[in-house]
Amino acid sequence: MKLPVSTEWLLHCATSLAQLEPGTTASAAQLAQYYDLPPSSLAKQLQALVRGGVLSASTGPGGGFRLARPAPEITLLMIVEAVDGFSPPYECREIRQRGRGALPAEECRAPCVLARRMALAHEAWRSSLAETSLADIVAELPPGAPSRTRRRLTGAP
Amino acid sequence: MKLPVSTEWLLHCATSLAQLEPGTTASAAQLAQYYDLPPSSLAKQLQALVRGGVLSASTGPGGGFRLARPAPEITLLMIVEAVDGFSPPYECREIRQRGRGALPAEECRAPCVLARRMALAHEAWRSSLAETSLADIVAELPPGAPSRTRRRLTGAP
DNA sequence: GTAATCTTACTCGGATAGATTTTGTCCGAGTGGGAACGG
DNA sequence: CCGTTCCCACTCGGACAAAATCTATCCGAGTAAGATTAC
Repeated sequence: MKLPVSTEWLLHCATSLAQLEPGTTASAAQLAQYYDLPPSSLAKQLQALVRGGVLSASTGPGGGFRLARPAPEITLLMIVEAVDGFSPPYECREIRQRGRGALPAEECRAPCVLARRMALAHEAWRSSLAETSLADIVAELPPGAPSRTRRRLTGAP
Repeated sequence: MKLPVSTEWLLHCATSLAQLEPGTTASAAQLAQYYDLPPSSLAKQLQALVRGGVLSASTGPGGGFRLARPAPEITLLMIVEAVDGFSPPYECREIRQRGRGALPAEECRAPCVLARRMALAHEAWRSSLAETSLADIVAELPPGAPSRTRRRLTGAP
């Protein structure tokens, strides 16, 4: 069980975008330079966030990415799931119904107990991530950090 | 983030082993037949549980696998981590210290806030899995299931 | 009949190929801004 | 001076290779049980 490396990229990128003035954008190239990441690869991953409804993109000069919703409405869970997909890590393939030990259909009405426990753990994980929004993250930054982020992102001196 | 398919195999295998009479064993071949799994592959995965201290193995005729500890002391977390490894899914590579937006070392005394939140979520997941032991799982089975499991595992008619 | 020995079949364990998913790169379609031009 | 038109550079978006991980398979080392043989 391993999250893509790009998860870290996108969590930080989203945090940076949350510090922009409303209406402004940052391009994939700017973000890549800001974090010293492979630009092409980052651009590809940012699309996942657009598909997931976390970011919105605009093309053309002056275009780029911005948050698709207000920062308080974007949770870490939304970002992580947009990157990694929405399928739970444990998938029950009902091996209890196969092979020599196959259980009768009658005992398989209820879902597999093991699958249920794994699902519970996954829900605990999701709940924990859903508790924090991008606004919470930005609020924990030192004062003055957002303006510095904006300055360095846009490439101003 | 995806757990290996073998996770399901081994959770079920451990559950079956927990239903054996103390002192008896089941071989990899028997377990593979019981669940209709590729025998060679299952044998390889069972080794991970031995290395993780969940199972102990004995060779020779009549040998096989058994629980390395009493069932109440074996949690689902121990099994899952033995299969999947102990490294957390999110790994912070400190990209906040790289590129144009690199933060001064002074602001990096405290661990990255995002990494901290991800670690918290992982801990919630682990705690959830640590709450359930193999004994709990076996206790939820219908009465008579353990003896049936033993019968079918050993190949008795 | 008993004990020691030997053979034999069965077990796990690690090393070795194949398949699938993830990562990284590239080029094309579309767009908004800016310059040029005419009124 | 102002409005319109045109061009161009910049943006994202999806299609294409390389790497890493997981799955599946195989064969060898070791062991415990059982049969055999000598006493």
